[in-house]
Amino acid sequence: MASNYVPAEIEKKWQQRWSAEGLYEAKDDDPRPRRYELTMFPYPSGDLHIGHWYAMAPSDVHARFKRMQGYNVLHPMGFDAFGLPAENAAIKHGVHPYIWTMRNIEQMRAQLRSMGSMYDWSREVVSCQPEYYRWTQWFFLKFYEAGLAYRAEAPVNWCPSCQTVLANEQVLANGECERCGTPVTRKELAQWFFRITKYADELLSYDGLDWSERLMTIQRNWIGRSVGAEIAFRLEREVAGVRELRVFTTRPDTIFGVTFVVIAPEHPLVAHLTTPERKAEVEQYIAWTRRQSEIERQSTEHEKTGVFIGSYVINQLNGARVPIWTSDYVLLSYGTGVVMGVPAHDTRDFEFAKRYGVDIKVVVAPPDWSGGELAEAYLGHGTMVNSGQFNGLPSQQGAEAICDFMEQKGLGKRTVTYRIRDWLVSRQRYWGAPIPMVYCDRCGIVPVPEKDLPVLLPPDAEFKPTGESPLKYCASFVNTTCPACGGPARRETDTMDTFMCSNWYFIRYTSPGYDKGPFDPEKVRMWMPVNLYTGGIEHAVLHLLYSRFFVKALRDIGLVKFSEPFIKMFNQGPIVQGKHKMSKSRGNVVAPDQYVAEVGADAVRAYLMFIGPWDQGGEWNDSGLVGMSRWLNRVWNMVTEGYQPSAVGTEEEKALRRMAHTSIKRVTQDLEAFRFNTMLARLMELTNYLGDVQEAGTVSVQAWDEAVERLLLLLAPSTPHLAEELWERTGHAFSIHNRQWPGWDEELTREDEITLVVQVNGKLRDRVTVSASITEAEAREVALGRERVRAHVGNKQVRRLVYVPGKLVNIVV
RNA sequence: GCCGAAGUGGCGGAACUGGUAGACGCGACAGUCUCAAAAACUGUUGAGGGGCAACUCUCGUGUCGGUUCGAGCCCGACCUUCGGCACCA
Repeated sequence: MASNYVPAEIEKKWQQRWSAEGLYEAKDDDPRPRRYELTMFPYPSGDLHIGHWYAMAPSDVHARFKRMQGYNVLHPMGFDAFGLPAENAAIKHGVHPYIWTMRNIEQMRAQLRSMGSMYDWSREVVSCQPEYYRWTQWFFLKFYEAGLAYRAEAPVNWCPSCQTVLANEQVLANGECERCGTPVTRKELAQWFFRITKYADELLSYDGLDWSERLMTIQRNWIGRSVGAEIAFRLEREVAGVRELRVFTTRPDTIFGVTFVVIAPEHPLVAHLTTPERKAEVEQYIAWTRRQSEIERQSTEHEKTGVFIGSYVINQLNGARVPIWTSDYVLLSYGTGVVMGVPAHDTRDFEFAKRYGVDIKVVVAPPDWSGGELAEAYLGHGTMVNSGQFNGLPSQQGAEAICDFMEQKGLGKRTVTYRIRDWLVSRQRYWGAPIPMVYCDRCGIVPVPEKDLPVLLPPDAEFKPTGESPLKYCASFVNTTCPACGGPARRETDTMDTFMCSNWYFIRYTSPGYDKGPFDPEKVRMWMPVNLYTGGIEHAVLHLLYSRFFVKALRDIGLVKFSEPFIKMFNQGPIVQGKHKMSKSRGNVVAPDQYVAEVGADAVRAYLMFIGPWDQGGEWNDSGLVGMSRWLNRVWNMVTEGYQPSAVGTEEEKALRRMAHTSIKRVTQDLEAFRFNTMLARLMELTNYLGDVQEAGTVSVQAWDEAVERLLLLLAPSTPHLAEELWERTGHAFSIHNRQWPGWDEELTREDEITLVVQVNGKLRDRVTVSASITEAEAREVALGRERVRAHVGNKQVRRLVYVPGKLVNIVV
């Protein structure tokens, strides 16, 4: 007697059984080939929403599929547990961030289990726990030793709302804070940086990686490599011990067109180079640029302004005396902070020169140029003119010649500049890993000895944001002794950017309990690098770039042997609700719980995959969920109902086998390529087909059972509970998830008959069912003989006949 | 401004390397069951036209043009949407 499909019952039952049997625990000594499939760990905001499921369900399906294919799959989960929301919630509700975070983790763990994912919970990692952040701090010390961490006073991004500094990567293109949308301001602060720029070049190489072009482009743009030359302009007189101004240019071929030089207003040499009679005006200008917001200043519509500062430099290639100006269109942070002005061949310089009446000297002839004035800057290449000995050269060749010449004479050199800046890791907030450094009046900056790690967060700190770290006001934390001299000293009170925590969690999963180091080197050799990493593309220049840098740094320090953390990266699209990506802070989250209660986790998992291609994301809309539920019910009823053959036919059995084998093939290929939507469509088709066969009773019991078995195996990754339950009910032993993924026989997928399409002048006129082995001559004959074809051909002459084997005949008249 | 991705029924989306456009699902309509409704099941469903009918014709993948026996797919121009970078020298 068939019973009803009650997801709530079977899902709970199997989740408990899987957990009790440790079914999904990846054993280090398992002889099967190892495979590491990872999903970005979530921030424990409190509630798992549909967006989380969208990221996690398909990756779980893929991991399950690989597991059935015979891999020893490591598929872990953890929590990215440091960060601002915990602290903000703590301030709001008067609860300690640790309590708040751990409570959320408990809740989310239960919700994650309700999804029926194959996470290996024995390896869970929680980044805010001392046994974890101890090693985050340890890495900081290693970076410091290796010269990759340094403290510097620099103008930094400041979010007035979050009351902390931000990395460049955390400031949106419009100048707003990535977290809260508040316009970011500038602040001059002494902060800790990681030398990511040292790896700029290596980070541009993706050899051996299977990453999307889109993702690589985002990272390449961010790194922003420019090839050019650094050129020295001699100062007329030495100032502050400096004899020359160096500029960076990508167009050394235009050096003879320099009619002014521009220095960034914040440049330390401005004060020295300003002549007394220009002083008042220059200072007034600099004060004015300071008042400009970052957004105003960075805008391309921003008008070019500037002042002449009184001094001159000599262009050493032609001896020209060139005035020095200062203007806020030149950025101190890029290149050398000084730019050579070539108005004829640079849009910005042109605009500037027009406004201030500076000479415009053409040195690369535009096509059809008659020697007259330019209406706008000519940016292209051409023949060099007004360039002394280099006249007549094509400008690209001329650039090389000029570089050779400058290098010989010591006037400049070829060089490469990057847009990317060093990673600012200090944060003026409580809820993060304390930076393990001590300041001693006698010894200066002293690292905390490894044996004294972790530097624990004091539980009794007041975490109200004041613009400085709350730790600064916690006397018991700040006051310490100098590890070097034993005298009184103060601790660094800033904490680390949480992206430092997420730089290595994937390595920690390989040996989560290890306490002799951040990871067990042997286990890392076994599991790393990650074979498949999935997560949102919003981390392109954050987590994904930082982690690549981090791993390269570890390699150079000698801690790991690999250079890239993630071999294949797949970015799922965002799941949006009302135009915006679902997030708790935005308040537009949709909880899966109600849906799970109504139709079961299996239906929700499958529905999320069915919405569309995984990398496209989409608007959340539950209207189609019922269809998924209907389908699973049909599967349930069909399988539990039993099968009675009536008129068994060998043709029908053959057709059923063909359907099964083509389904296996397509489902397998779709899973390999993350095409979950079409995989499910195919499974539905197979179900529909089986339904018809069941009704007709045209195959033997064995053939039926075999087909059902295959359907269940194909369903196992997507709807693990339903597949497991039906597997048991059809008399199989626990567990379907330990069974081998079915293979297909290409021979059995072949059709005996095909539909031959007949076109006349490219228009579909008829379809004929013919033997798959039809010859061209036969196909022509069949096509020309069809009545409907003849009606369209009439008595026109057949000019040509195109035959595509197995597909169509096109008659051209 | 530069770079990249994408535009297909009422909706989400299929369509392998140029070869049957609209798979699969939602919704809608009709039917079965029911006192009725819900659920479930069955059928129809791109638009327009012709025919009593089996059927048949025309149009149709953002717009315009091109290549080809044949274009959703390739090429050119444009429109729209989304994303990245942007005074980066």
